[in-house]
Amino acid sequence: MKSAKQIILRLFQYREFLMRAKSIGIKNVYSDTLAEALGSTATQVRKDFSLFGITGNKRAGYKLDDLLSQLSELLGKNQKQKIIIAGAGNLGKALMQYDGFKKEGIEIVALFDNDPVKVNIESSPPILPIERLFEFIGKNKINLGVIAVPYFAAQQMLDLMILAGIKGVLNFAPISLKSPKDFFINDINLRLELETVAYFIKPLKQED
Amino acid sequence: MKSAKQIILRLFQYREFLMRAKSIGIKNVYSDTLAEALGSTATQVRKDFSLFGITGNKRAGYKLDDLLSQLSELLGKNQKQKIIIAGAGNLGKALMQYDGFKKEGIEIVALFDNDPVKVNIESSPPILPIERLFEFIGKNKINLGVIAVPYFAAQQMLDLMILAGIKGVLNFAPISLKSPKDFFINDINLRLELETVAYFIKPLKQED
DNA sequence: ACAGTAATGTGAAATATTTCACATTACTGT
DNA sequence: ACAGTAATGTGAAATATTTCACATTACTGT
Repeated sequence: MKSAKQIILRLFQYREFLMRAKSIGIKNVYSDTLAEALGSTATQVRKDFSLFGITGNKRAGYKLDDLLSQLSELLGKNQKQKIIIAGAGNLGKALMQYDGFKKEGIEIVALFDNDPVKVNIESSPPILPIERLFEFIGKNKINLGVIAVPYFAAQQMLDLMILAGIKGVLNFAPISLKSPKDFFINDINLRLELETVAYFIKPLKQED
Repeated sequence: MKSAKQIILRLFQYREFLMRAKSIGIKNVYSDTLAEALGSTATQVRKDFSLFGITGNKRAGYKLDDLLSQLSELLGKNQKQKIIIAGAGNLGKALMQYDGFKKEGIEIVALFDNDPVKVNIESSPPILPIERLFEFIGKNKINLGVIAVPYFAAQQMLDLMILAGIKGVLNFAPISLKSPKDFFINDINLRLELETVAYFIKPLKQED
């Protein structure tokens, strides 16, 4: 088993939905509920759970709280994750202000940029010069980073992060970065994602 | 065959790499070259090509220009794609200013927001009030949209877009949107992507 | 001119993922 | 109390994807 990325992603989606459901007072869910919420199937949901030993109630579905705690057990307790962002351009700043992170245990503790006019020690989180990145990572024991720098600077940035002790990154630079095998990279290429949509909406020739 | 999203995505990645390679004067590539560039395997690359009838040269690999034109034939000619963005928050603005789009045939022709202070008819692209979205889509024959509004407004926005004639969206709202079967949605959930990284970098228990 | 070889192209095998089919079980209603 | 049923849980089958293995071929070098 490769503990495939896809399943893990779905588990996170389940958890996300459940947290939202909980916040509006729902106490019980069925595999059906989850399937519909994510556009999947009930069997898929149960299979996913089965693979990770998550169990429910034979007739009554799943108790929301139980399910949530089983998922969180697996996915990691929602402990505060400190992350840094390399690159304080538009994307970096968008992430910096993205509400979604704040409430879910992801804390952006600093941004880094080599443009002096972007540096701002007072802001929250602070935007620091690149020179301080190495030291900052070590001192604050950060192990998760985001690469939001231009593509030509991305590999160099990654190398620096790895050297400093980062264990995994979310990479927005549109190139495939080289890294040690045990290092985890999640690539997101926004343009590609858009192009993919564009491809699928045009009248297809060889579809069946 | 489902013309799987994954393969298409890889084809776009090949094309992206090739364009970059071309810009630095490279004339020939091998399946190996592409494989290494994307962190894949040469067999995978050739298989992908084989599935779509893309051919190269038995001993000399692929002529970059030929390959590019074969890919573009398939993926759509790089024709100008006009898109609109719903939501002019940080994410919307980051996309608006994202260089990557401009040069590759993706043109953001307008943003829409219901916050009057964000509206700015003078900017380029303009930020218009939501009320004008329906009319704008029809008049300009837009068929591709981006949803960058808060999650609670996303479904409503999608419904409006569909009604107006949009054929596919890139959705950043962290919920699964309901749509007709022939409508294409590409979901991106930034927080989930980050959480996935966080999951994979922690010491795994049941990995082999 | 031709032998050697380094590449492609692709069926077949292997592997991974999803879906089916159904046994099991706990709740609900009477 | 118990029959009916609506849910879960999971092997097995089906399907999709990736990798293997190798025949084919065009270039390169002499």
